Amino acid sequence: MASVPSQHDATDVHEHRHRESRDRDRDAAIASLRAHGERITEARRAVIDVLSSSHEHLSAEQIVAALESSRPVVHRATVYRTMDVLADLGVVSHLHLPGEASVYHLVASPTGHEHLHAHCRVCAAVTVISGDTLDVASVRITEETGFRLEALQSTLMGICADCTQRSASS
Amino acid sequence: MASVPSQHDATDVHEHRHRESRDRDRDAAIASLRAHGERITEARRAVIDVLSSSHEHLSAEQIVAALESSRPVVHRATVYRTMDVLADLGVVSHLHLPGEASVYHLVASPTGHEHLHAHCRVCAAVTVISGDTLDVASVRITEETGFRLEALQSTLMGICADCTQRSASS
DNA sequence: TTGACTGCAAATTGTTTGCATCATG
DNA sequence: CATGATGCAAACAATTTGCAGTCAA
Repeated sequence: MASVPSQHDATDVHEHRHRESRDRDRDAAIASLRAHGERITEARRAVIDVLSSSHEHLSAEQIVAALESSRPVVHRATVYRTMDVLADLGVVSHLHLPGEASVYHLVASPTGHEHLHAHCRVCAAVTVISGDTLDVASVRITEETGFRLEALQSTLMGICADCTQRSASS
Repeated sequence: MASVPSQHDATDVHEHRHRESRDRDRDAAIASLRAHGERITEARRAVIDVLSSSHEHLSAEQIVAALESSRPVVHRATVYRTMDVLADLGVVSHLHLPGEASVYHLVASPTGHEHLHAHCRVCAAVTVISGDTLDVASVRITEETGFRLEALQSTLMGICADCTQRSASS
């Protein structure tokens, strides 16, 4: 069961967000579903609750696990289907990590802090990066090729700070 | 059998490279293996031949297929293991495409043309991008987080020129 | 010679799908 | 009440692994 380590091996303590922002994100997600004529079901509400309660990037498996304890149990397949819908609406971003399971998280609300992701190929940790880091590159890419970059959905590859240091000092 | 469409749905015609550059890349790859104390085997030679004969991004399956016709047949597992070794040496880049199988290609020789990859989430085509596009962002990322970006191994996500136009005109 | 590499088949893992049932709108 | 969502189990696809035999160094 692969964990999804965060940049500094954060404990769960940091993962719980303030009720205000959590509720705002949750409501926004549900509003988005409704706006697109999608049904609001128990399962979807539950999944969104899990996502909005965490700053971290969760795999389908982790979401299922989180739902197992409290809720009436949501099935794996339903989680995948729900993530698909939410991803299409642009409510969540869907990161595909090499070797690992995909991870998802709510795209921060407009007023929130969007961020990009970098994946360490040594320890698999995800480093969070400023949301505007690729803005310049994005413009250039569009000019040169017409490709419309979606930086929030992209995962940069490389070696994280910890692993760089570790290999340098050995 | 998933094809790996290229930016402009290129025919195979463009895929065959001039013997000179092909041989140079092939030799460089083998030299790199040797330099790291790895063994030069029939199978590895064959895999490298396939890679160096193509400009395109090949999946393990496609490599196996290419080897089936001519060579003494290289097994899937061997291809995967070989790609792993080559990736570790930095000889090939390993692109992980959401939904699709991973694709590999030789990293262009220092004198050659390195390039980055952008993956269209609509049609799955890979758009090739100038190798230095992320240079500025790379520096900034390292300064801010210590993460060492490997742009050649990264896949940018978004919507390609064709699909952008297509959706705009409908 | 000998340990690394290979082929094979079987196991894993992540994700999807067909279908009967249920609940939202 | 009609349609779309869910649960379940089974299918799938990509990749990995254990092991015995083979070959490069």
